[in-house]
Amino acid sequence: MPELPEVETIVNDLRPFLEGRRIVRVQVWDPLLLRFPGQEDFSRRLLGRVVTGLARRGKYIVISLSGGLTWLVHLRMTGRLLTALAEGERHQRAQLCLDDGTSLWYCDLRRFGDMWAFWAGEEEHLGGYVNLGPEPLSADFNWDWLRKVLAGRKAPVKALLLDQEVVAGLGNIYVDEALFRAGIYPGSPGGNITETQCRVLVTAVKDVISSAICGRGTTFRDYRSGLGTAGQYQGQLQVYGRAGEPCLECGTTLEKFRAAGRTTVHCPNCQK
DNA sequence: CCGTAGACCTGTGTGC
DNA sequence: TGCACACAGGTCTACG
Repeated sequence: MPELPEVETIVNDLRPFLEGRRIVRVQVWDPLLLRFPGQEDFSRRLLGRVVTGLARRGKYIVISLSGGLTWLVHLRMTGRLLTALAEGERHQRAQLCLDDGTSLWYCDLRRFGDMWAFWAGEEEHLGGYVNLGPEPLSADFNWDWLRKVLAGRKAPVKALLLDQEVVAGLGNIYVDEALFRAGIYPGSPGGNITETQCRVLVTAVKDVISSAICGRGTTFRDYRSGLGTAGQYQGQLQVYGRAGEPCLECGTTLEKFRAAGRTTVHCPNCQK
């Protein structure tokens, strides 16, 4: 579910709620949730610690705790981290009680979400987190980097943009949106993307991600912010979810096909 | 190494 | 109403 703008919104929502709070009780009802360490050790590690900071890296939520412990959360498709349970909220998988009497809840319909609690030196347990590529809004994500990582590749440019080692935080929605803005056909082999197109694409990615952060993310179905509210950016999507509707630029009917195993929407006239 | 299909889960929407 | 099937903001792994 959540891509970079959604995770950014959640982190910003949770920061004032969590920073400075001590964790006084840890309950995990779904063992699938914990990647490292196991249930008992996870609770033992978090218990009694104070939250010293919240950050985002790619689609990961990074929570710093006293004593140098890092609590890492990935929401995958339908995970939610909430300051309060809404009426009718289901699929509660974990609850953390805080020293001011409030609780942080983790809910997840499809149960794909993952958590880790690790100290420095335990990076081998962290999966893709350690190999993340540059942040799309950083100076490290630029046309020269993109040209380098696309060079010689035959996979569709869309598949490569979804690769978190190429750029961290893009998902199905914002890749389609960025390729539309850049006028690039999502199925083009990565190696066919010219230098000029790399420049335009980098700008398009930065623009769409910035705008979506301003809009507090996109709610198509499941996404909720840390406060349980829906995003606003779905009203500004140009292609995602609009197959069969007219292109907002030229009026041509938008088409969908399968790329990188994902439904992909594009304008056959605007994107070559 | 590269690229793609399938697996992991649970639910919703659609068509017969 | 029931049932089968496709599909869903994401990664992993297995295989050719």
